[in-house]
Amino acid sequence: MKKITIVDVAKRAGVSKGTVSAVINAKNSVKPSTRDEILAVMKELNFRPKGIARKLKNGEVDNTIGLIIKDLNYPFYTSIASGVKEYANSKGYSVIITSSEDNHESEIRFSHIFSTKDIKGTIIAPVVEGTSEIEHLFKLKMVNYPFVLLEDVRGIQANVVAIDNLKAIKKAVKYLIDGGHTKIVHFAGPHKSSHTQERIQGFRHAFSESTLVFHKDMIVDIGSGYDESFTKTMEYFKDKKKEDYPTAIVCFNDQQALGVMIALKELKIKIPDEISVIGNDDIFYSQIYPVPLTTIRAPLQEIGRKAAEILINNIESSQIMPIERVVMNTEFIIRGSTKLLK
Amino acid sequence: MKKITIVDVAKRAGVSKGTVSAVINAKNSVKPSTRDEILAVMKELNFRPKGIARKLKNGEVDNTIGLIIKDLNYPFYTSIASGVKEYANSKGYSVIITSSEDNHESEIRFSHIFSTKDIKGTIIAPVVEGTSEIEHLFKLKMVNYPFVLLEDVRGIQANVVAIDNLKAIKKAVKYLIDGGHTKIVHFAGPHKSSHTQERIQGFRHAFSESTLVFHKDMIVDIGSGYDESFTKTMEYFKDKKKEDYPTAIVCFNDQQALGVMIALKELKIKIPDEISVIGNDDIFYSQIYPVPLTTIRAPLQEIGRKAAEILINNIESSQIMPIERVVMNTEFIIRGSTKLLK
DNA sequence: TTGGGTCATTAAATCGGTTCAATTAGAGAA
DNA sequence: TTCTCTAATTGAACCGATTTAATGACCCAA
Repeated sequence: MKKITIVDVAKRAGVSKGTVSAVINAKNSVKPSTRDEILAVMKELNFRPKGIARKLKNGEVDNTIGLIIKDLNYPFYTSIASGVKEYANSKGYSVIITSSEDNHESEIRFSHIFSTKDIKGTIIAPVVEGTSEIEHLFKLKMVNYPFVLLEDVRGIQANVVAIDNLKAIKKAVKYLIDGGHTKIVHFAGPHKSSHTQERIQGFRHAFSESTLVFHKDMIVDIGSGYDESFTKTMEYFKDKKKEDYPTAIVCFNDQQALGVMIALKELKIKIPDEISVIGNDDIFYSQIYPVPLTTIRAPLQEIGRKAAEILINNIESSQIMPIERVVMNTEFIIRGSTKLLK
Repeated sequence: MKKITIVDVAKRAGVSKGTVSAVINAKNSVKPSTRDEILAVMKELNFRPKGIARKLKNGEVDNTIGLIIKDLNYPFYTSIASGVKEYANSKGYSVIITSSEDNHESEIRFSHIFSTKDIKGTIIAPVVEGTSEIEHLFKLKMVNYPFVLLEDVRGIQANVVAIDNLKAIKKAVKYLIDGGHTKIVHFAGPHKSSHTQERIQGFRHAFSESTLVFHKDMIVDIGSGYDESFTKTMEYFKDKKKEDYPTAIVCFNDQQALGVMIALKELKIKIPDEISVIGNDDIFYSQIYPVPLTTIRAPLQEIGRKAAEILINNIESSQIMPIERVVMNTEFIIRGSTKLLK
């Protein structure tokens, strides 16, 4: 079953390629009767003109950029996406999005698909698993394909717009320590995220700069999904005596924090009186929980805008531009889910 | 500033196109020294090979489908997207997504971009504004481009996977009426959404099938955004006497319902004791509100899967397939935000 | 010196459309 | 009947890469 081309249609309809092309493009230079005839043949053969071939000749430009995020259902990424769209649209670019679902293979596949579809450049939230393979990024670099990363990737020099996770968490933990908390734990996110590692680091740093002593039990493996967080939190408290409870939990992100808070409610542990909870990301929905979440806000829209700006500058420059690395600062937002002890 | 092509690189490097092509594709048939020379020229000229030209020849197939949704930040659409991805991936297809932001122009632009980028077919949540223009859909039909709509669009015969909104709302309202509620209002969504119209219809139908009498004041224009809903709800209750309060509010969707509930809390109106609230869509985050929301659940993932199934069947068929129209039923989920009066 | 083999490079064909100058058909005018 | 003009159609060139058979250069063995 070979591919039907415009030649097949032309032959069958007894006309030339040019005439068929005119019909496809709704030119009014075609006599109605032949037009109908050709349309009929197109239907009969189920002819689908190949878009990429159409574009090659007329050079028509559509200015589309790509965005590869990790999770379509997490507001963190969709907020960034909004920022990307905003800037891109203002410059006359369209944005298409895809989610790698935190899967490295998908990221590779998409980076290839995008670079091969006349999508002018791509913003990538990279899946970094240990020393994960970055060949695909090198390939992009080789062909001067413009891209911007949303996290640092070890081993490659590339444009990055990142969040200063370390500093952010450090500040939050410091706030707790200065406020008299001593039993603080960090509910860590998924292993492979570089965010997870950076946040753990930040947590440790805060301790090393205080009089308190860090212990590895303070890092609890919880993950980032809501259900997952709920379950793991229930487990965590299950056979713990009340006097061993932490007085504060620093969460990996807001979604996790939500799961944690629901679990604490189930366990009849009062927030913030018995335990303080700090989130991360400041997603919209954390406002609606009855105890407003103290959290760390990253300027997500701004990150998206900045990434888009760098990308489009690269796309539009005729020379190769110097690599940019932008680190965004976060804002610590104190709301009702934390309480200081002194 | 004309476009740099492989010919420019070849000329500059003093080799043939073929050799440059070999370098681009990392073939090991090139002598390291010429390879380096060519790479240097590529950098110097900032040469970016045109993806679509690469594909034309080697016919490499990547099986990508598109999805055009209306709002990237509303879980309703991202849940559908998950379903689409799930089915598509199982069949070896990748999915790329874009959001029209409920803007008709964007929808047109994207449907064109997709059909022109070797994206095999597209699922569209159509923006329908009154008798909005549907030329772009006719164009797609003309070139036999496979697509599936997520709402009915008047004036065109096309594959549709839709929700039976009318029936859904009717059922919910009937539940309230049978339960003794008489002062029921509907907080309607954005005008241009066909969902809005269908839900209003469903509301009216429920009344016409009861002994109660419908009055147009029962339809309140609120919109669907969270902030918007909050504000409009506050306004709605502002100069209303307590005895004029409705006893039940049927909301357009969960996001609106969330805004409404927060407003009611602000107004110190108890849910469900003073007013019952019903949502729509059953988005994840409505679970975390302390009063669990009674809502209508649409099988969103299932909708996505089904749409993807129809689309891919069309893509893979060598003949034109008969048009399918699937209407999904909803499930009425009774939780804590409603209370019957008898 | 010749022949065989390997490695590197080239030139031409190709992918599937679009474009446009040239041609043809047919109608109406002179 | 011939000429003009317009409308419809054709065919060849083109877009920017990839592919592959053919060629060239070089080395080594016979």
